[in-house]
Amino acid sequence: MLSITAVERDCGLPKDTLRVWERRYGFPNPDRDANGERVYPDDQVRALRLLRRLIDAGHRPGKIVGQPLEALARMASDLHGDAPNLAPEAEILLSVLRSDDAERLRELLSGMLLRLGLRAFTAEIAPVLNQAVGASWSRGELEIHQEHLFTEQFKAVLRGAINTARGAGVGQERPLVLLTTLPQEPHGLGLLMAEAMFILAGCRCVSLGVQMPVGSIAAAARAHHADILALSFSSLMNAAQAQAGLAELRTLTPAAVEIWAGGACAGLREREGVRLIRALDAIAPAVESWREGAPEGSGAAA
Amino acid sequence: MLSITAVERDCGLPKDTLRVWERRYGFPNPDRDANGERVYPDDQVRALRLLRRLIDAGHRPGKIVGQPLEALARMASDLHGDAPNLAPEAEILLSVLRSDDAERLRELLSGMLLRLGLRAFTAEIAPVLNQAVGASWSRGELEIHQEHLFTEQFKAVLRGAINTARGAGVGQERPLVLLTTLPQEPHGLGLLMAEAMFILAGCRCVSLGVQMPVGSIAAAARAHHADILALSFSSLMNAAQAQAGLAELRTLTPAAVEIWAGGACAGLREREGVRLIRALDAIAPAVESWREGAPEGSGAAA
DNA sequence: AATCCTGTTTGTCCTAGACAAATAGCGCAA
DNA sequence: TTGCGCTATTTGTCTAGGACAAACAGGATT
Repeated sequence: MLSITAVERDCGLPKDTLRVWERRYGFPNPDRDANGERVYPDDQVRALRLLRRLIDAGHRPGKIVGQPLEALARMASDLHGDAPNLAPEAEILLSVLRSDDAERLRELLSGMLLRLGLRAFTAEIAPVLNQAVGASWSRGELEIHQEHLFTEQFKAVLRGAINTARGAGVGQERPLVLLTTLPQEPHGLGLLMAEAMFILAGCRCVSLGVQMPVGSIAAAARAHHADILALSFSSLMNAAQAQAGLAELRTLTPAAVEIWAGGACAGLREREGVRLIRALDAIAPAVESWREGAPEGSGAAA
Repeated sequence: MLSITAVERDCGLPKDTLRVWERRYGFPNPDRDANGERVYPDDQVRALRLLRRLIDAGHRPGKIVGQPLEALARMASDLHGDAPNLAPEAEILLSVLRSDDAERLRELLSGMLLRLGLRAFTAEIAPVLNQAVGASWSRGELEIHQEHLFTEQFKAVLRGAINTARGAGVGQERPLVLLTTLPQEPHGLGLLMAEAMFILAGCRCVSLGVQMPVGSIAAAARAHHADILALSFSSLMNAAQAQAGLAELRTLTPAAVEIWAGGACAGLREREGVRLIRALDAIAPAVESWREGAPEGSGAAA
């Protein structure tokens, strides 16, 4: 039983939207507390979470809001391709996660990194693992704390690898890449993966962490004489907000600074002045082509 | 010029609050676009940001909303104690930050770490640096992106040191410590510093990252057979919320699991079943005393 | 098959009123 | 003086329904 504020947090649907759906579609249909305020039962919250995912994936609210929970669940499982022929690595990972063994998780991840090398680990295995964990979580097979544990350990391992690479002198050349996310995006994992790929491509990277106000991103781009502004968008991010943020950022940033956007966010589209990088493996060639096209001696050259 | 949604994002003030302040205090006083919608000028946004900080620090809206920007700036600088007899390290740090030189910042921080060692760096210098950056930022001497850069680099350096220590086999013994923050606390720096201190005390640490729902924290404590639950509270966190969250956590967690709370949050108080760790240097002795008092062979012993 | 046009859908904004929880201020007792 | 209990005020968040622009779907036309 959750309040409207709690539902907004947990499902990512604004209060206004929750109210207008109730008015228009008759769903959700929350109870009221002694005070006349909305109180959402658990099963409606579950349905709302599914609705959020389905809409982000392209379904239209009018068609699906109000459908019974089972129908929604069926559509959601169709989304991920319901034949989860998981990579063997993902199978192992999930079983370790479910056993709550932090030690083995750490060994598993750093073992994969060592065996595969940073590029293959980041570009090939990491997305698979992430998606498997996300899918498993949304199916209710993982606890919240297990998902958090994965994220933390993964970040630690990747951060370690990046530090090592930098210590070895990798990542000194142009372009100078500034990495961050928009204020709506608290997820820092994609950012770290992108940083790894840019470092491997020899780029100087400056990460500003997550959730930077748009104005500050532009200010940072000027201050650092950045060549490229790399923005990361997770699958949980609303595509419309992402587009709006990118558009605003583009108007505030000098034209000489390229804006590259990437991540698992469905519905992210190419746009005037914003380059869309669809996969991590596309980073290296994109950097190459930047180097070919870039005028010498301008920008970040100190 | 920002929309009400953008101001909500950037200042952390809900739309409802922005509208009701306008109605009650006559501030903010946004322009309207062709469509009748609120458009907030830059200086009002700046004032709103200061207001947010001042209110979090205990000022009451009725007294300060509507005051001119200069008065607000003065109050904000009074907040942190305006006699900033900064440590020389902090002076250097601030000047590097203001020069937007990521490379030198990285060298500065890892140089300090190498020279001082992990314990002195974490417990003695880090809090000073943090406070200096926070104070300088609230005085408007630092840009948002400079503060973000500091946080990121600091995290990277500390994470690297923790990885190294773990690689050297430090931190294998009990107590098993689970580290996290409450949902209202997005700041992960204090958590990382605490992890460093626990590792130095030889504890096995499992970090779950920030913003864990209270119920999931309790579930994690059971799943991992944790001995100690360590919660971190930054100075930006509301003390009342912190107390409420700790109380709820205490009721949900087995009595055998100790709850330790720490951080820069003013107004955090000792409480039945919750141990308050006031400084990072208090962690090591606290762990010692736990070891003396703990019954052998129970809990996390696998 | 691509492009234009039109009607519908949809999210977000608006106003203004209400109320509970948090806080301040006061009076009184130890 | 300090501590405690009471009342008045302050403050954030909820409520309602109306409005409108941007996004979208689907048919008609090139």
